Amino acid sequence: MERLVQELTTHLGEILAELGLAGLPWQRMLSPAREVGQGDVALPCFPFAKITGKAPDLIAAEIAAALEARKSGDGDLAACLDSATALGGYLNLRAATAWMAKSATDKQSIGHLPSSGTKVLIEHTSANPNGPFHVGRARNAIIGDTLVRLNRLAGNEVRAEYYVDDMGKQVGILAWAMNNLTPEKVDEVLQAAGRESNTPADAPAGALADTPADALADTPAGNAVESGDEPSEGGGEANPWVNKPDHQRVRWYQAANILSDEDEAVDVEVGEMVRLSEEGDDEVLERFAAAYQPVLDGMLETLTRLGIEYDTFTRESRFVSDGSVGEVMAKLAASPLHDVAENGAHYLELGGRGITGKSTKFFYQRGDGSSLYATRDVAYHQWKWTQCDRLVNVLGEDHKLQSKQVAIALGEVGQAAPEVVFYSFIKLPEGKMSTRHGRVVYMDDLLEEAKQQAYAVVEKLRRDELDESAMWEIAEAVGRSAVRFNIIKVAPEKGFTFRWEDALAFEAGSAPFIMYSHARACAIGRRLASEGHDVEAFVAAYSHQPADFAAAPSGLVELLRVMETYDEVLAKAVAESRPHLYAKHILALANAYNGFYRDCHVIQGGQVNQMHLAISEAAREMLHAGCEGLGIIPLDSM
RNA sequence: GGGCGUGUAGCAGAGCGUGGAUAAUGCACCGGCCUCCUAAGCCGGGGAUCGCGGGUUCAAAUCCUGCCGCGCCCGCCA
Repeated sequence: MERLVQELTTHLGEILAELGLAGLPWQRMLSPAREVGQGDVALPCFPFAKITGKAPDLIAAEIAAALEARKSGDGDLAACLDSATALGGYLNLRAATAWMAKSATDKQSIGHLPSSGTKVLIEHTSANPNGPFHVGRARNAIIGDTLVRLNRLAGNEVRAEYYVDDMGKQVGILAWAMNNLTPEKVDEVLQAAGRESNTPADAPAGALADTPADALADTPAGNAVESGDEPSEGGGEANPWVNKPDHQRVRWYQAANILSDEDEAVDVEVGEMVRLSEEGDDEVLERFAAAYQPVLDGMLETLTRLGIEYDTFTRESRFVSDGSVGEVMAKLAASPLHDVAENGAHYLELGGRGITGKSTKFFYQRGDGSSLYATRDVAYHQWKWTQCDRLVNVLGEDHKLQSKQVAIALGEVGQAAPEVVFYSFIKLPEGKMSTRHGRVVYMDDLLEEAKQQAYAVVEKLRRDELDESAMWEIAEAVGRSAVRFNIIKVAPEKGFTFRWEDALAFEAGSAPFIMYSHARACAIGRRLASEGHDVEAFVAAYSHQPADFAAAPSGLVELLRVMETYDEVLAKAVAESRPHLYAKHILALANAYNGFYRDCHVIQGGQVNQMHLAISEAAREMLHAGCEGLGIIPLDSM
């Protein structure tokens, strides 16, 4: 309701001054009205009581009366302000329905803000390429991708970036496994560790070379998974993803981890490779790349199914190779915080910079002169700043300290810190998800299960009207949309436990609810078209008549209210990187549309109500944009 | 030991930064609505000591303070 406040600013300022209340920060005191029956914006008048010596309710009444009086002499005010009333010490201001309707139907690009010219770089996901994408990692990707989408809606020039950790221990272990283990050995190790109950025999040596994972091709009814079950138990049962490289290679990774726990020699070998990679050894880095690239490709395939894509991939090793890590270390050595440990390792002493705990030292260079992950991160950030105006990272809560240290180090080399969105982990009832321990719910399984359950619903509802492929298409769209929405709707800092039941919720408060409202809006257009009407022409011909809104039903008023505040919510969600605010608002929009649909029929007795149609179409566009912003697929029919 | 986060109906969860009126919403529960643009919908109902104790204020879920529970972190790992 920022537009309303803007319209009222001058008037309210003058009226308050007349009452002896000049210069007070009343704009900041405005709040949304308690309930729709009372208005849209409220001004609590309690603080004024002390100053004027009058009762709050009396002051509110005086302001209300003054505003009402001004309406007769000011057409603009009369147009936007439906009423100003006093109640219980509050001044309640209600926007005029016709005024909101005009704004809703006049807009050029509904759901999008004008281009800002701001370049935003959002780094998200950046998961180690050591195994299939699981639900725990998904929160990062879904938050990140939603921010990317919202920034685009908000008119920013966005770049989505995936930082590929191509030189650490994780990928080192994978590479070691690929070079030293046979398929038989992997089976043997995993079985011995009780990780797999029987021999999967799913990955013959040849298959590893370069499997064109086509396992994701649409799988019709056949492999339905029973609801309530946990389809992924880490192996054993017939695994539908046997041909997907990330699912194949994670077994090598897991086996190597078990071996390295048992045998120190393995650890030493891996350590040596990791050391060489950190020195920028091309041969080792190539070996690493050969090991992880198929895994990364498999992960990206899963992400694509979720509607998540990246503009650029940047490899960590790049910053070692191009010398920028060396430069960072040299600059940090000049920092007043710099010091050297006994064995020649370099660090910054951050005790005076708000870092507390067992250690306040931030090591950025080992005794042997090599760099650490965080050092490379500093170089990476330095480079990222050359690419954008605004820098956003999405990181797990376990990176908080690290991120703070990097921010301080960046300051020492004269760079600004990035904005970071931290999120809590998605846990399983039995504990934190871990690829290494095979304690995970794979996204591939979740998406498949979501599709199956969505199919069951569509099949029940519409088997008479739709053919198989249409129903499967809807099921796929509903499945991925629901999975995304159920994760994004929760504030990032809240930790939550993964439950199949919640992840697959399809009712009100979920993505299908939003999709359904959109589909209903589309159905109206289809109906009109089938009766020979030209919807666009109708909308274009619509002419706004304030009098038409004199007796607007609540469903219409409520829809217009939600539409009125869309832009401010989008702007806020983007400015503060809080995507769940937007998700909640789109939910409210869908809900409001359903109320409008109930109260305002577009087709009445064979006649088209142009006003209703114009508003319905505007809402449809906004719902469409909302889906776009949330990565929900806006089906025309479901 | 220290730091950060979190605790809101049976469950999930918004609101907390910028203190305001009867604490959203969904699931589950109870009751109603398909001769009318898609009932994955709509309408109505019951259910909350906002973790616990102090404090500030005309006013506290919101701010301060002390406890308690849960999570994450405090590597010359990534």
